[in-house]
Amino acid sequence: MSPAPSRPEKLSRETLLPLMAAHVLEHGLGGASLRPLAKAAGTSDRMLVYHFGNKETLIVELLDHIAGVYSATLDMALGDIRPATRRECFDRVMDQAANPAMRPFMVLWWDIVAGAARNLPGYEVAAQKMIARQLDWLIRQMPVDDPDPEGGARLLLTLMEGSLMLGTVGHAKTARDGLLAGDLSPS
Amino acid sequence: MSPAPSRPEKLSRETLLPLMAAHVLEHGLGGASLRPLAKAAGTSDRMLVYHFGNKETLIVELLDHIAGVYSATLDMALGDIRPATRRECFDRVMDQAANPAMRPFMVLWWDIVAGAARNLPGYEVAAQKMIARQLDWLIRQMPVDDPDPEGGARLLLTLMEGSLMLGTVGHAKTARDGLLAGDLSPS
DNA sequence: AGAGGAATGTAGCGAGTGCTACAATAGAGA
DNA sequence: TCTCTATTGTAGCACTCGCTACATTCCTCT
Repeated sequence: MSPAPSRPEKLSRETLLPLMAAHVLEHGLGGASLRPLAKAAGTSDRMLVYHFGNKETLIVELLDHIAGVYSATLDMALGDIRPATRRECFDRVMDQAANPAMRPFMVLWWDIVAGAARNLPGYEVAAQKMIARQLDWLIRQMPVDDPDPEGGARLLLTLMEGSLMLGTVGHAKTARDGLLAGDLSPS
Repeated sequence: MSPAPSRPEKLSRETLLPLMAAHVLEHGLGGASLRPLAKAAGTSDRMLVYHFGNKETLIVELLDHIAGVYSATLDMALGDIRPATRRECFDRVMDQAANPAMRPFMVLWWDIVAGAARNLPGYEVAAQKMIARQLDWLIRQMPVDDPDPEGGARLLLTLMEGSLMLGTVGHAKTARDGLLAGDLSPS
């Protein structure tokens, strides 16, 4: 357990990024301007520009850092109970996604997707990392006897992301009903 | 064909909304501030506030209007060729979604989803309308002999949205491969 | 024609934006 | 001890933000 430093000895990118990441996870990327970020990190906008050069590269490094935090959070949530069927796997993983610890990432995630769609620098790279990590994690969650765990995980990932999106726009039931109308079994 | 008025007789919400919608479809909702919106609509920020009261209700009405435009665009793209299988239906609809005419909606869509995730006023309502309309449209695209067109359409919608999201973050191949690993046939 | 309300223009306020110039401090190497 | 560089503070610039006060024009109804 690292001793949370109320006054860190030295301020650098490495010490600033976690604090700013926490702020962004709570308040989103849209309104992330230098002065609030600096306040959250215990510095001044002046110093953020000093350490990162400008806001754009700050955001790029921050997104990369957040992708790393996301990976670590996923690893922490890793359970080793292998489900018997793909559907059971889907249900379990969706339960995990509904975990309150994942909520800030969920909300931030759509910010990142929107930024990637607009080709904002750093957004697509961060999104790719987060998806890749999620896919790795999902493969390890697949049923042991699945003949095609990689393909199955890709299928479940697609369904999960679609379901999560429909959920955030108030169409969770649509996704749930859809899942009942299909067969997730291999090939 | 309505004669595109270079100088509309009267400026009201109804005449302003399409012009602002066009601006938002091109430049996104994030940077949509009063002065650029007013310029796009041929007015002043002063008049936008006069007509809509404040920015928040302007955005709410604008999102509602855009949901309507989206419906009309979907109707225009409606083809009557019924596919034979769900998979064929999926492929055709994904081709439709790749239509350049849909591109601005796609990019804007993630803005709306992100706003809905943050509970910004008007965003979730607009997203719900757009999804509902898309579902209606999809049901009419299902194979004629499908035993459960509503359920199947919900399944395809979930898969589509997941695939589209993975596509916008550079994981289109992941979604494609996933689709090959599953059976979309009924029940 | 005159009155009165709707519509619009001009100017600006206070706050926030990214960023910078300049100076002060601190700490390490000579 | 004395530089010299890395770090930090203060102040501010030029800009945009949503919004408003005030004045003016336009149109309609009597």
